[in-house]
Amino acid sequence: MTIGFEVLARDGAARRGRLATAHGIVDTPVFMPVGTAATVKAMTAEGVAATGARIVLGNTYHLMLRPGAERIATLGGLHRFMNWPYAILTDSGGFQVMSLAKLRKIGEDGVTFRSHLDGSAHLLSPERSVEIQRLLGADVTMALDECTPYPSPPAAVEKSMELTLRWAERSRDAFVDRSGHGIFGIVQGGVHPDLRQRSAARLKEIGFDGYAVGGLAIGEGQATTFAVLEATVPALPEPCPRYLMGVGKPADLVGAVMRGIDMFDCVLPTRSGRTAQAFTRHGQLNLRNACHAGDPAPLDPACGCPACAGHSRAYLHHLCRSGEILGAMLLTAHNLQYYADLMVAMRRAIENGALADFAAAFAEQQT
RNA sequence: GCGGGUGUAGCUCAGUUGGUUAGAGCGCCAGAUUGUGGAUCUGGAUGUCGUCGGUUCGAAUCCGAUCACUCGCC
Repeated sequence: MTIGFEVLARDGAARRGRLATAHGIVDTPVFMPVGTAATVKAMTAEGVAATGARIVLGNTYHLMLRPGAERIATLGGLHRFMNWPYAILTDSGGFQVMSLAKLRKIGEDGVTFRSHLDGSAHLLSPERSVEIQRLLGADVTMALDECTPYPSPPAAVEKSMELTLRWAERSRDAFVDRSGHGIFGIVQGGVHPDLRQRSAARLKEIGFDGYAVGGLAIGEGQATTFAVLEATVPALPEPCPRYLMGVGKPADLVGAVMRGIDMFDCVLPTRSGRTAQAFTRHGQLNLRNACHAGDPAPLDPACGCPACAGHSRAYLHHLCRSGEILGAMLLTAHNLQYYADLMVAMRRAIENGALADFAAAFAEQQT
């Protein structure tokens, strides 16, 4: 047994589950804060844990370039390096090669690219990506994939999806089974149900500990995202965790959980915290807006985060306007708490068979 | 008191020999942001061109007076 997953309850297509890793239990559906460069930006590890998070993301691409996977391994692995005692999932680096690297060339062997930091040349192959993630000590390793841009011609989507499948098999072969550690494959195929289903079927043959859906929420629109999920999720192995990569806004999470997704990650709550955006039960707020300048009320009196405990919207507005670091810290803490609380509420709703009611109430509140 | 300089958007300023609805940067008012560059991008609003008068078909622009600020000199 590498990594454990147990479905505790169901409500429609939604599942309430439990992921068992070498660094503890993760209740699902779960939102994983993004800690790309061995830090959830603007947060201490203790602060992240205080939101209830028991798993965060790390990133192969960033950490291989700086400070280097071997260095982190020498220092005792990523958990010790960033003082995070709970689970870590590492992204394979495929997405960042597409989004960050200056020059890149995709070949059968892997991706050659130039670092966005210093222009140095690197090769990221499926085998090297898996090795880096082992050096980091990831509880969940992601197979190297190519995130197909949207929109792309169907023939290009298919070609890209097939390459990702060949890389998936090589990633699986390179992965060393260890107790409490697992590797997830990534479904590609753009917005085409037939390609998504072929991708899922092949990944299932290869056999992974979990299955991710990649290449969504990159411009196709929420209705299409949901339609692709409805065509894809049923093709994934029932007993395994399902991870929708890079998603999303609160409403995206609710809709995806209803369609059977167990795990999420997204930069939105953390990045938004650094750009004065706050997520609340009543929708998104821009704390830079002048309407908050004299408002003595907290973001949400019912929230237990550090920002809502004793700080007014007027103060947060001032911090954001002034570019003060504390503004980013407080809003990030709030947003992560909001996301964590949203997932807690959905887990409870699934246990009670009341997810549809929850979703309806959620949609009502957001407006 | 005498001499010089400057007055144009909230701020710093640009406005060619007088010529359509007077511009820029910043700021301001909003929006975007989905497997992280605290980044970036996209819209929008704002003027008694110090004031009064004159010349002219037409003045931010030329002339006069006046006010304010500023520099220098007694």
